[in-house]
Amino acid sequence: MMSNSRVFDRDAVPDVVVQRLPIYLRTLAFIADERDVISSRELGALAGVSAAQLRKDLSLFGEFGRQGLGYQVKDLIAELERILQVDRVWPVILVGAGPLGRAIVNYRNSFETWQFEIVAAFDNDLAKVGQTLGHLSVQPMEDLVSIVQDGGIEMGILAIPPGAAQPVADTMVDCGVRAILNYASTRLVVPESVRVAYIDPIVSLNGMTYYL
Amino acid sequence: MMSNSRVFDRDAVPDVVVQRLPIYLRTLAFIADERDVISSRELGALAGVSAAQLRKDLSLFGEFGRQGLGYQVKDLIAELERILQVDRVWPVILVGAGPLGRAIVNYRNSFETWQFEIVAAFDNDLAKVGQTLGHLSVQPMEDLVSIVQDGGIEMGILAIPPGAAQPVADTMVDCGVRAILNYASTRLVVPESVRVAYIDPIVSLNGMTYYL
DNA sequence: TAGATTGTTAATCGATTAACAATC
DNA sequence: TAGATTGTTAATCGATTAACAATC
Repeated sequence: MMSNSRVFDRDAVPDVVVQRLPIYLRTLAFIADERDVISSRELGALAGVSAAQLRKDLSLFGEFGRQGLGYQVKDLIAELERILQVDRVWPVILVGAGPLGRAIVNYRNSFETWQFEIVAAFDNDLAKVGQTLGHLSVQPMEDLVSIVQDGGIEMGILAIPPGAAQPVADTMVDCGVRAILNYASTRLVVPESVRVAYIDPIVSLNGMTYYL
Repeated sequence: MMSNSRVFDRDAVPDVVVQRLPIYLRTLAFIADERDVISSRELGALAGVSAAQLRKDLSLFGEFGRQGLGYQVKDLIAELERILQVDRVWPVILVGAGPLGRAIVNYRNSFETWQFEIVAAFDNDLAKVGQTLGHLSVQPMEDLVSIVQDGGIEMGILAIPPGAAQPVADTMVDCGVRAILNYASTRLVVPESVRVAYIDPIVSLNGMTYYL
């Protein structure tokens, strides 16, 4: 039987499930060279969830496996890419051309493999404007609005000091950005329609020292 | 009345609560210069949780507020630091001296402000060994075991390519590391007693494209 | 066929919220 | 005192797990 994807209501899917799908996708990609087929038990173990949870999560979107056999790795990857909408390329802007911004742009191959393309980098430090950041030339903040609007860009990455994050986020939201990956240590206040993901190594480390 | 901290069973606290405490701490630190006192409603709004949830979370550890008034910001910071065990300095090793490792070490001031001190950096690329990485000199992987053991180091950061992450993690766990912050895109298989936190920008971005 | 594994249901488990007495 | 806000309880809500019929 073919994989049978179901019409589903995007808003009806719990966020906790949506946040697990990228982990499944990452795990599948990592083993795609070695395995054609994988069971929910095996994939769950690699991804850190129970077999039941993996099957339940997937069942919200359709029927992608075969009884007695498991899941075709390549097919499941394609289904997850479609569900997560990474079957197209997303242009992304980067704000902040410090060492972190440099590391992010350097991660370029990885981003592009995963359908994200950093199309412009900005910094408010005029000394950095014009400098090379990987394949990009750092642009002044004033150019941000027109580039985002003209390019219809919906995603942005913030790699700037905490004090500057909120006003820059406001500007981005005003000109159409709807998803922000925030490396700054501040929580952002944004409209409900805008998604924010936080990357903060101190928060991650603090969450582990509790258990030591 | 003074803040009244309760004896609590570390293992009885849900992990989801533990992972929110660092966010409260970050938020409090951000406003500590401006505010002496804050209510659960205000702090919750800044941290992205409901007032009820904030109070419930804190109530697992003691009574830190005053009816009618709210929480003393400085006192609550001190309590959270104690609960999270960041009232001492944690030595941390870093594996991977590429651009990402460089950005992490450059983040040094931030780490040290938050009680984490990167004490050694390693790389398996002999061309990088001996090079300067911020205040550190890159060391060969062979030195890792003795440095971790002699220093009694319990925390490590992985900033290496995915293929190399698992064996390096195994080595670290073998010589006593009990908390790993993993920037590589692979899920690590470790004993139950070892904590792993993942930082993966692609996973974070994928979790947002779903909603666009 | 026999063995294996899915998709799904129902039961369990756990987390969040609403409400309010206590009290600053 | 009157107003405000905590800490906590009980109710609600939601997520996870166990189990199994379906079926490859």
